Amino acid sequence: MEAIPQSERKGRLEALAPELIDELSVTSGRSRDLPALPDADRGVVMRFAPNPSGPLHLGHARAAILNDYYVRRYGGRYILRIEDTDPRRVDPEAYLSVQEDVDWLGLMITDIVYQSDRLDIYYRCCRDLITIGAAYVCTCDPGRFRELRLARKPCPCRENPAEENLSLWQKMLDGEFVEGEVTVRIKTDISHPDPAMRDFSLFRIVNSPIHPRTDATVYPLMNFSVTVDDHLLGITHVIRGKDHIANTLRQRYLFDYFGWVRPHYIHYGRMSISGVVLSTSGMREGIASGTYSGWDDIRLGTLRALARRGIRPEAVRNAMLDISIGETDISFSWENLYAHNKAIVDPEANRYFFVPDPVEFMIRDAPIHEAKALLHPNDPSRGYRALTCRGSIVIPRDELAGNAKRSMLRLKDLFNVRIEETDGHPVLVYAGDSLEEARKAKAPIIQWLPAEEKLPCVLHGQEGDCTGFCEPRVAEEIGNVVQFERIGFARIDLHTACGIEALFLHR
RNA sequence: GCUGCUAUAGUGUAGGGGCCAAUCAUGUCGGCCUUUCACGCCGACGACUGGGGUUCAAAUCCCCAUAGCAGCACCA
Repeated sequence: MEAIPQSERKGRLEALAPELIDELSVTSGRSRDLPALPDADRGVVMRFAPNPSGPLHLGHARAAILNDYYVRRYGGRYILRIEDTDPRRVDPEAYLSVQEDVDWLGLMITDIVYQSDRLDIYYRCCRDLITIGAAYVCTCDPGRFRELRLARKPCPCRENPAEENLSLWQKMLDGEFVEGEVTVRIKTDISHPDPAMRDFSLFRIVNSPIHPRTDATVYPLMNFSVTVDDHLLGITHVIRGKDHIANTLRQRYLFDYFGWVRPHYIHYGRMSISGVVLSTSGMREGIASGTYSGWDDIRLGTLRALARRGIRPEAVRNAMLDISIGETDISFSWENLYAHNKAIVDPEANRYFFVPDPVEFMIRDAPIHEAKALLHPNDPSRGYRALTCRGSIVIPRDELAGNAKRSMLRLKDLFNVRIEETDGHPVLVYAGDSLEEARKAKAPIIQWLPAEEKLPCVLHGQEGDCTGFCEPRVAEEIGNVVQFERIGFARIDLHTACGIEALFLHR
């Protein structure tokens, strides 16, 4: 199947099984293939490797979904690797929240690995490296080393014999050094044009805080643990952001020293995301100070915040696949995400009236009338909401405020009202049931609620809140996404003594 | 500053010498449908960063410029 180009598949399928064509377009949602991966035809082993410092956000989702896509496409294993080798950047609660977010995204994870379980493996590999003279224990002051590196000069420790390095390394493991005193460095090329490549660190000591999963004090730096694990876990392809390009180059030294075969690497470009807070530390501070209500505050870019607003994981997936793995820097488009989400949510969401900034009117000469508004216009079988008008209604204030020209309104699924003026105040007068007349008069068709049949409702948006009333039956939709007619989609979050709390999703 | 990566419509993307006066999606605008400014349908709008070069032929290859981004941690 994979050997057949996407462009030819539909044609071939048409010849073989025409009845499946419809299914093809329904299930795919999007049709374009991502670029093929080299050496992938016999399956792949890939990984998603977050640092457990907080819940996952949109930035993580890209890496997670891109890798997931290829594992599904080629078959193989998908390893969730928890990179918790920096005690300072480990939030104990994040082990759980990362798992929850991975589940929400629906990743096809086959294995889970915690790097904090593998410290002994890293220690052994480091010992090997020191033994062959590829790494040394450096006792220089970090500032001093930086100067030397910039001057392309080796530090004195570089010349120490392997035996001495091995005993220093053992002393590190025995706890005879404290944080900052020593580091293990790899021997690269001390005059490499990129200073970032010159004898970078492999291990360091961290005395505090205590790691939630281990009592170790010697920790590998990312480039070391990543290299060892990528090899030992048999990773075939690595897809990650281009902020890792330098790391890929650094890891190459390690692969070469160990004599290991490198995986294939793809570095996608930077993705800027506007409108939400993304940095884990920024979010944590905001939550601590009370600026944000929690990790799922609607102003944050965490997956749980998106979920709370009513974004579906499939929409996130489709948006990320649209973006693909290009090396160009891009800006994430909420519009495109919303379009994907709307495609999923629109057929499902029941319709309701929400009247923001309401004003109450007694309609003169109004007959008592029950409106039957469909729960979904494209699916009458779901039934309708019955709203009885006994004369008093609420409508949005700006339906009367702005356009003085309007002389008639159509209350949706009810009847027409004429706008008259008495003593400078608008008055609504019953003007018949004819939809035709309303159309002829170009009367806007607006949402409304019976004055005695309404629930207080706050619609929380990212830019601020909007208060008003909604239909009582919205209380049955807790947790669901509904469409407030003429306003947009919203997820019904809570029903409290004060009324409904709804979260605006998108138009 | 040094090292490296990238550059197609508002946004995302396809195209990797002739099939490109450039694909698809989204968006915007107009129309149709419709008792929502939703959905659906039809149509329109809108881009190859600039300059050199190679070539019969360049969005596509090369060089320079410009711009953006990344890395230069005992973080990941």
